Amino acid sequence: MAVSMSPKQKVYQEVLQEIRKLIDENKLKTGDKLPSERELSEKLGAGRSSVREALRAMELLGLIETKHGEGTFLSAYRPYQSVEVLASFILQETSTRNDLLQTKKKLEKEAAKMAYERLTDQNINELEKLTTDLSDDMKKQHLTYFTYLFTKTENLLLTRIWRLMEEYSHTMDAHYYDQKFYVELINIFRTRKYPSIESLFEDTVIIK
Amino acid sequence: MAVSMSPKQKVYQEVLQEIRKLIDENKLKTGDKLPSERELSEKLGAGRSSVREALRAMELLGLIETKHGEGTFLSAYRPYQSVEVLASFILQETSTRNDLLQTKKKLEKEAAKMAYERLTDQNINELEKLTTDLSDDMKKQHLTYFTYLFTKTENLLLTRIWRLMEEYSHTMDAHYYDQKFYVELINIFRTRKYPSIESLFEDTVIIK
DNA sequence: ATAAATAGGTGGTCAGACCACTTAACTATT
DNA sequence: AATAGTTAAGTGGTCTGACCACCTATTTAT
Repeated sequence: MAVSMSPKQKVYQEVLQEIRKLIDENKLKTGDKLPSERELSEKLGAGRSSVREALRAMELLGLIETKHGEGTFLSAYRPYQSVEVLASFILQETSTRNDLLQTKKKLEKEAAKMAYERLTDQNINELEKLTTDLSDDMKKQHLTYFTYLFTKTENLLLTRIWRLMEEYSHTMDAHYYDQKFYVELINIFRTRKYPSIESLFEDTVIIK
Repeated sequence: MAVSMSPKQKVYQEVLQEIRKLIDENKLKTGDKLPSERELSEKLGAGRSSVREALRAMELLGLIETKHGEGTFLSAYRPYQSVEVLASFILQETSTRNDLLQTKKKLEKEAAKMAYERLTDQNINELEKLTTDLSDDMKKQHLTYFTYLFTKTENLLLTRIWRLMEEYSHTMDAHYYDQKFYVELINIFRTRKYPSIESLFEDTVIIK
């Protein structure tokens, strides 16, 4: 056995490094096109399937974007995809009911506080309409209501994580608040009583 | 053209979902063995190369561990690989950065509030020791400090999600607070001034 | 009983073949 | 000449089959 064995990296990991080098040397920027899979395969002396394993991993990490028939492009780094995938596995692995519902509730609380600062009177009226629409069931109403608030947070990552939890919660049997809650929150928005948001959430129990 | 086209997901993404289902249904835990690539390929009706694309991506994300000649195993989530890869690729984008740091901060705030109710005097002393240990750099100190607090939340899901963001934030250049912050938070714990937690966090700026 | 050889299962990798999609060049029609 | 339609080439998407390398357990030979 050789004295110093390099840990024998897998081909797709080497490809990953080579692609990074390539980007560096050619000073490629967001939106630029990478060489085609076949070209990379030939230049790097690796099979196309190995190149694809590297590219798919990069894609999942949000580093590249692939367009069928066009090519592979460097993308602005947005960890949303990977965070989502990871979160989905973490959720499935750990989610005790309580953890999920408790965490989701906290995200909703923070979203309400963030939205608070950006809501106009007009916005509040729109939101109110959503609560009075009785054609939807509670589940859908909750979703609509908070989707609106999360939009106002202007934090896409926060929104996506919440949305993921919201979807997971649908597989359980509890995921919304008492009808009065939604009305009261609007009331707080109107009367500008910021500190009440915290207590409203903390005092509210999730409906089973 | 059909009226409503589903976005036609790629096979490897479907495989990803199916594997998650499989883990869920069979209640697989860390260390358990996944079906072999060939078996998955057959069961899911996908080519082995597509299955591998999914598995390689999962591997890079640290969700599974592969042992040549043995099989594929669920691993305790260790994002080493993905963080390393990302770090070497990432061009920082402000909007994304802000989303992440803002969200992470809110999770830390909620953790502090949850921990508050469970911290004993003994715990607070332990926590204080962590802040006075000057052998670590700020990054590590922040990690240690909040890891402790998140443990106290007894919400594994919340902890995992935070940890994920913490890891991701390391690929950026800002992730901790002013030294005074950590001391002040301990002070709040000692003097039992719960409401101050909210304001402490809201008034604190992330160090760049 | 021990050691060696073997067989089967598993991941690692490659080559080649199609398919689906996009774009641009070319051609036929007006 | 302008337009519409066709074609060809390039690209990603996917599958199949073939080996190789590695591990384990069984079998076999000593």
